[in-house]
Amino acid sequence: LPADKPERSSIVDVANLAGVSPATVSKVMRGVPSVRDDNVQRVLAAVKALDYRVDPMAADMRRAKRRIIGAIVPELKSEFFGTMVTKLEEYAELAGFSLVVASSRGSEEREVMLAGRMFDWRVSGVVLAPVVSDKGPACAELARLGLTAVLVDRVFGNDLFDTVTSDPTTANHQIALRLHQFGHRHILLIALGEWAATMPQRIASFKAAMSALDADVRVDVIMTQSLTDPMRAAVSAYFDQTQPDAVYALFDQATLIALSEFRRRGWHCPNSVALVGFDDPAWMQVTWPTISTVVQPIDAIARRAVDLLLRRIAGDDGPTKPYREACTLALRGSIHGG
Amino acid sequence: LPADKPERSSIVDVANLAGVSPATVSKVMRGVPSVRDDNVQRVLAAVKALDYRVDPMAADMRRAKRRIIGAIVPELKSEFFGTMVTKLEEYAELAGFSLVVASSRGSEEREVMLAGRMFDWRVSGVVLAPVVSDKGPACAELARLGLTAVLVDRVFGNDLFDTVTSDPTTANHQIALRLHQFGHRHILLIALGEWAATMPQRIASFKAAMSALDADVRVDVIMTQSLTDPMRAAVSAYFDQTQPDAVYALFDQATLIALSEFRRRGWHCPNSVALVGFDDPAWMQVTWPTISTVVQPIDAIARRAVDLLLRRIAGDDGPTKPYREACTLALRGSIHGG
DNA sequence: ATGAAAGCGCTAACAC
DNA sequence: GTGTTAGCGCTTTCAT
Repeated sequence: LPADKPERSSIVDVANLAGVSPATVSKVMRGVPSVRDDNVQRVLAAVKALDYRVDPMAADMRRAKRRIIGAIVPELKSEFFGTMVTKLEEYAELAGFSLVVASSRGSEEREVMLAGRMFDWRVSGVVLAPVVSDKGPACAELARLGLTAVLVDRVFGNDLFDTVTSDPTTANHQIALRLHQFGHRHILLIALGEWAATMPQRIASFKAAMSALDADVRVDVIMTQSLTDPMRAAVSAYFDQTQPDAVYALFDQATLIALSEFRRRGWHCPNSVALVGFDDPAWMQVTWPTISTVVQPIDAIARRAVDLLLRRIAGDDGPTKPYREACTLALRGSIHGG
Repeated sequence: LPADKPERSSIVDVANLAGVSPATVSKVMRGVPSVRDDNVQRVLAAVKALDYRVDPMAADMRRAKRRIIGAIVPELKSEFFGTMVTKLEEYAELAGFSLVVASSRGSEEREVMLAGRMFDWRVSGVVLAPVVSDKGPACAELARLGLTAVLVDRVFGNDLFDTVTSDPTTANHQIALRLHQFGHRHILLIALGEWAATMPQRIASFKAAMSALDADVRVDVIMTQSLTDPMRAAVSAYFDQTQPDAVYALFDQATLIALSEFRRRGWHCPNSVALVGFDDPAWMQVTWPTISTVVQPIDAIARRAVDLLLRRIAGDDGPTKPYREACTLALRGSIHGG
């Protein structure tokens, strides 16, 4: 790396120009009150004249941790994690931290590497959204390195770290109630095997809600391991056999697969079949009909995660706890009464 | 949280354990060959024993710049910028740099602030995707701070920095050709006023291609400033008046608005009306029909941006240049022959 | 209220 | 080859 062209002014330059010591400049920059007012003015003038800016890394050199929070997410292409990262950044900055984001790109190996990088960067804490679950190697690595961390999204609850995830229970209850109320007695759930940590719970929670309501309602489940052709084929094959009263797609892409299969068959939604989605990407409000969906509380998860992390950073060493933030239901055109 | 937070070992600890000087440890860590082999072994053993990791920030303390590249993007919710950031990260890491991402959240003010933060972090260079255009205040700030930078996406071409953006010309040519070939003589373009820098060019490029082919083809344009209701209302009103042969939606959401309006009217796509989209979010492959679309070369843009940036960082100070990476056409079910 | 001095963890110049 | 010495830009005692 070649040396830089423009001279960057340091605290010493400011001190010289202002005719004070670097220590005094430092105090002024940090707002320490015990500096004589005329000195404050001279320093401020010099700062302006030299266009001086504190180097936060160098400033943190002496402390053990830097004022940085790290975030590791499986990917950044989806609206879910994109929003999550945006919120984490927002809350971290509100607390005076910078957020450093890294994408593990679906690789647990890379996830471990990134945990190491966060350590190297001396972050104060890490928010990790694991690729698979909180039983993965990256969590172990974070613990081994002695990093402060909070785990989000695809997590169960963990004795190493606090965890935060969404809770579909209430929303599923509301859906079950509404679907039943409008006479739907045959419901298809579409799930994806990939998300080991979250899918089973979404399914179980809905089934529980529905069977508590009416044990005779038929609830079928289609679950494939991959999103692409096998999923569409499975759904299509199911529809060839039978037409359910309602479809509840447990991840966003499945919603569109279902909707398009309705169309192909000329089934009208919601009149001849109702549809409920999961997650709330922008496009769910521009389809026809618009999609009723279970919305994950991304903001609440991010806020809670940062809040917990800051507590731990501040020294809280109470027992770890799993937190669950309630999903909400967005009622739109794809179900009756929506 | 583990009770025994391991003390972080420094280069001095390793040196002491290995019975050598810190300088020797440093050489071993950086792979400098002029170290006696038995010393290399002892250092490596000590590194392993102490679980030592180099602190890259401290290591960069002495150099003017750190091995970091900054990225500033308008938002992270969309698949476009999510993918962009992922690619930038990939190419930056390939070159031995870390990527630090920040979202300006649609605010030019915040964008300026983030430019300052990149300076503070002593990044080697910045990839900026401006909220509005390369005429904005953030670009000026980057220049004022003497930062090395490359501008991407919503840019025209700039004498301060290299710019990289997508070029829809070829793809538009192909679309025009194909639509014309299948007898479409009345085409509706749907655009959004928000993206000041890119929309006019998409429109102009398609109009040029089409009129070169056949001056008599009718090309209408609907453009609103906001994405929500006004857009849908405008499209709906247009369709109430007349049914075009084809619709070309110049941003992804408009595609779904158009498709849903077709449905509402019972227009069959592509038989009674063809549809072409812009950008290639995952959902375009699970609609029915699947959507033919002009795909922005995100990978090429990211690769080019990082490549240019690295050149500039290495000291290239030739005249700045605007680069354009060609969009491609994804042919799918929503147009004839797709 | 202020400044001299001693680091933080590391690298680089220069002796040995 | 290796260790010694000086920093990088800043903060933080601790005298004054």
